[in-house]
Amino acid sequence: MNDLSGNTKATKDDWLQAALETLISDGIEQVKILTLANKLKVSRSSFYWYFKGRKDLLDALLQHWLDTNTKAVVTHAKMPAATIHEAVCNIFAAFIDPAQFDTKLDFAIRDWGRRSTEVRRILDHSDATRIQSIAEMFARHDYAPRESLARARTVYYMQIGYNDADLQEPPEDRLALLDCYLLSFTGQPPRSADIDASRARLKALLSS
Amino acid sequence: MNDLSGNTKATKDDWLQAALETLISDGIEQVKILTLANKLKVSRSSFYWYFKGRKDLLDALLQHWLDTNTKAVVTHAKMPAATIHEAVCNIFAAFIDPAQFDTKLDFAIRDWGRRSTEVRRILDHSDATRIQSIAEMFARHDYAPRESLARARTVYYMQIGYNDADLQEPPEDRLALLDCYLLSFTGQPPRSADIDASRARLKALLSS
DNA sequence: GTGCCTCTAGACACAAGTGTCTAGACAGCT
DNA sequence: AGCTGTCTAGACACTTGTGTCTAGAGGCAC
Repeated sequence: MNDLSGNTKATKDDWLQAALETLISDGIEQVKILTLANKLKVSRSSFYWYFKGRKDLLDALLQHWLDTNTKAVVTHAKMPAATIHEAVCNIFAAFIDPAQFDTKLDFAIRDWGRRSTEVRRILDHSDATRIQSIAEMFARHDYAPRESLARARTVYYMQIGYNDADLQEPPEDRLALLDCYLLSFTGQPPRSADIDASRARLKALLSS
Repeated sequence: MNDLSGNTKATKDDWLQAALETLISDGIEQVKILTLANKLKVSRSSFYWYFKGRKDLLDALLQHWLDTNTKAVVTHAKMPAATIHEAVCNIFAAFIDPAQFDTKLDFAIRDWGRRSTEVRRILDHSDATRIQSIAEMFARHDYAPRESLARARTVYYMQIGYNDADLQEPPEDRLALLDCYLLSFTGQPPRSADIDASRARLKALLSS
């Protein structure tokens, strides 16, 4: 997995990965070169071979977040869907699939954004991008522009709120009210067969 | 306001207040004795007259949070109410009134809880206390035990989620859907006159 | 005014973190 | 075998933070 050719003990990716883990578990303040070096069992000064300094590393973390989480939401919003219910389930899937969207990373970035105006700016912009892509999804399913935006916000902020509560309920409980969610999010009652199919699909993602 | 008798330049309360402001704006990691001393224009060593050390201060902050935010929710849940709608509005009022409940402080503590298992324990316990007091409120209005708990969770987690989104919408927009909220939270349609009265009451709190 | 009690300032010791510089280890190429 | 480019280790200087100890300033009670 690691490129350990030559004298290399820790690759740039190792540093990034360690920083990411620390960011997620302990917050941005705890992402310290010294600590990462201890974790990787490498001299602290090796860090400066790959990065200009601490800020360089933090920028890379932010970029990684944009390349994964925000991209996941946008691409899922753009997926083709026969019905608006299927489309909304695509959004659910983006938030649920750990391979697509890292909930804890998203929260670590949100925490960071509360303390850094620079990050806050990027975060706000990213939120706007995510919401806009969801709004366009509604618009493609013949919702009026204003209603599309309102529904996009509802779907999106509900996901954020749910994530913060960190309920850790089992998949069955989480999906029990899926039909109600779909009705309230779309304004249209979903067909029974569609619900069952969506529930099965989302449950598979939750269990992975 | 300050007790500046004798040689005193900064009271214990000054230190606490400064720490609280820093906690809210910059997070717990940034609550540093040195920084606070600069802020209060007092020598750093004076701090140790009032507190045993940094941990002593942090404990005091946590205690202050318990004494305000958690207490606000619990006392509002216990307020007498003619209808369940009025009772739920009491909960809304607890979260809305800045004199009762400090939203940003609550989030600073939640952030802190993500990093400290000790704080997380207290936070979980506090969440449980708040939810239980709301559940008892529903029970007093003749809801069955299981339904009371479910509705309490819905009301409570919805407030948390809304706060995290930090929408900053004007009072009118926030209260526009009050009747819908009351219906979904209680399962019973509110009377039109009650809605108007509640909306006026909550709007006054939002504007203060 | 003398002494006491409360609070403050400054010096000291220490720990943890950043960034820089230099020497050198290691594999691959010729 | 020797050279070179890549990466690492360790020493140095600096900053920011914690905690302790001692001297002393300033009211207040007697």
